[in-house]
Amino acid sequence: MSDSRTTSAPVLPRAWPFEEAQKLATHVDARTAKAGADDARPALLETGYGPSGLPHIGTFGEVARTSWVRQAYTALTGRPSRLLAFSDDMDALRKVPDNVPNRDMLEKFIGQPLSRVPDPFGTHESFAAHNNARLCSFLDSFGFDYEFASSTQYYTGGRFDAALKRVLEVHEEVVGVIAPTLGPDRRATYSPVLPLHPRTGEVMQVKMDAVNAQAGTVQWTDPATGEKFETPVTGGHAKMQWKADWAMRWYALGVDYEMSGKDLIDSVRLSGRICRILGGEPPAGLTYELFLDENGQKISKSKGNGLSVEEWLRYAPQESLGQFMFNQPQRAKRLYFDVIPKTADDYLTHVEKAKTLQAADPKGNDLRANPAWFINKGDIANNAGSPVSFGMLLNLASVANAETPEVLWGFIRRYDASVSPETHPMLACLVEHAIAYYADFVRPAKTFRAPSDKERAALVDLADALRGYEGEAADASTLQNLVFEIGKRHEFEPLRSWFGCLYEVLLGQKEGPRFGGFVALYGVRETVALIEAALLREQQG
RNA sequence: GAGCCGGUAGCUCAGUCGGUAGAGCAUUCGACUUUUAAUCGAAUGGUCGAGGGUUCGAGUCCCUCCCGGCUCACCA
Repeated sequence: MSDSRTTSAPVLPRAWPFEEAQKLATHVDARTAKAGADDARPALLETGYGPSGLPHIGTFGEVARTSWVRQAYTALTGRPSRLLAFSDDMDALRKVPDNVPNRDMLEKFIGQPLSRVPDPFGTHESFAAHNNARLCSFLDSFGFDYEFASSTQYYTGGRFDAALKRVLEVHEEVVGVIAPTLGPDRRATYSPVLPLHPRTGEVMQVKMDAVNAQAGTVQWTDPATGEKFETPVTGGHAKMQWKADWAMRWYALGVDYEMSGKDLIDSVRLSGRICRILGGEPPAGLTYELFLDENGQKISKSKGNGLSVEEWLRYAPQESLGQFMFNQPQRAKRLYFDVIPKTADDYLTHVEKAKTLQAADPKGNDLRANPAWFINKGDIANNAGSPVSFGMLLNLASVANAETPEVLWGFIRRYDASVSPETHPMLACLVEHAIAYYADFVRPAKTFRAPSDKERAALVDLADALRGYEGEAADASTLQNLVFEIGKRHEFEPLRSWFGCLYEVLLGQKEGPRFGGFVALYGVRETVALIEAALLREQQG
C-alpha cells in the first residue's frame, strides 16, 4: 500500500450506504452538469408508499435504508438533500381490505381514488388521509427525517401538469414500451393516462380515442354508456397508470435516488425507459431482497407469516430492528422470532465498538462503516449500549422467573452495583423487552410437576416458615439457611433433590437461581403465594 | 420463459476488494457456589456445493455445471 495511492483517492467507508451515496453523488453531478446552475437543488431521495394498506415492516426497511444512504451522502459530500415519502393516494381502491370496519360501505367505492374513498374508521376525511396519517405517525415514531407528499395533492395542485403534458407528446412511445409486456386484453386498452370519470369519479382504464398534446387533453369513451368524454390530463382530472406514474414522477420532481424490492425489477427498468423518453434520467437506486419467513417462504400480510414491526418492537428495542435492516439489503433474510436476540446483541456489540472508534476519531472511516453510526444517526451517546447482553438477560429472566423488571434489576445490581435504569437507559429498555419475551415464550412452555407427599409436607413447612418473615427485610443468606434447614429436617438425600423439587414444582424448570436470593428478590409474600398456588394446583389435578 | 439470491462446523450465519477458515447456539470438560443456575475458561467439530481457469497464493476473482429458494410474466 503506497502513500501515493492512499492520498490520490479517498477511500470510502466500507459500508453499503456509502456505495449508494457514491452512486447518488455521481447522479447528482451528472444532472447538475447537464442543466448547469439552474439545477443546483438538493439531492432528492424518494420512498414510495401505497396507502391501500397500513405501513409495515417493509415500509420501515425502505425508509430506514434510504435514510442511511442520505446520511452517507451528507458525510461524503456535505451537500444538502431531501427525503420525500411519497404516498400514491390517488390510486384506485382495488379491493376492500380484510382488516377494516365498514367493509360494505367501502365496497361501493371500488375503482375510486383512495383519496376520495370515505374513511372506514371515520376519523379522517378519506381512507387515504387515514392511512397517510398512520404512515406519518409510524415514521415519526422512529424519528425519521422526511417530507410527506400526497400524490393527490401534487396532481390537483398542478405540480405534475407540465410533465403530464409532456407525457401526451410522447404518448405512443410510452405505449410502445408498456404494451409488449401486457396480456392481449389489457394491451388492447392500455394507455398510460387514466382519466377520472367526470361523473362517477372512477379511475378509468380505457383506450384513448385521441390524444391532444397541445390542448393537454385526452378523448375516450365510457364503455358502460358509450358516452364520449374529453378530459384534461392536468389539475387532477387524470392520473398515470403506475409504471408511467413512477416515471413521470421521477421526471417531474427530478428524483435522484429511490430503492425498491426485487419484485419491482421489471418495473424499474420499464419506468426508467419511460423516464428517458420524457427527457429525464431515472434515479440511482438499489434493488433490495425480500424478507422470508422461518421456512424460507415469502412474507405476505395475508398469510400472516413472518414478523410485524409491532411484534419485533415488543421483544427488542427499535435499534435492533434497524440493525436487521442494515445487514445485507441485497440478500434475502429470514425474519422470525429467533433472529431477534441475536440481532439485538449484534447491535450492542457494534455500539461498543463504535463508541471506541468515535472517541478516537469522530470522522473516521471505521466509525462510518459501523452499523451503529447509521442506526444512531451519526452520534453514539456515551450511555448508548448495554453492559449486559440481551441474550444474558433472556437467560436470567428465565431462570429467575422474572415477572417484573424489578426482579431482573435485583440480579443485575448484584452483578454490577453501579448500573441502574438512569445510568443505562438501553439496559432498562432491554430489561423491559426481556420480561416480555419471557412472559410470551418462556413461561408458557414451562411444565410444573406435582410434588410427592414428602415434598408436599416440606413445602407446607417452608411456606409456614416464610410467613414468619413477611413484612421483614429478610436478607438472602438468612432465607437460604431457612430453605436449607427445612430440606435437612425433611431428610432429602441428596439435599440437592430438595432444590430440584423447588425448581420443578414452583418454577416449572429443571434449574433455577439460588433459592434464598430468589426469595429475597421475588418477595417473601409472593413466594408463599407461589407455594400455595403449587399446592392448590396439585389438589385440583 | 425472464431475472435475482443463496449453498462455509450438528443448527443459524459472519467472513472486512486474494494472504494461516470464524462467531453464537448445541455437545463435552473444567472453575465458581452450603444445592443449582447465571457467569467465566477450554475442547470438539468444516474436501468452504462440484469441476475448471487466473495467481506465488482463491471461501473470496472469471467460466461451466449441480442443488435449493424467491420474484416477475393479472394489478400496483
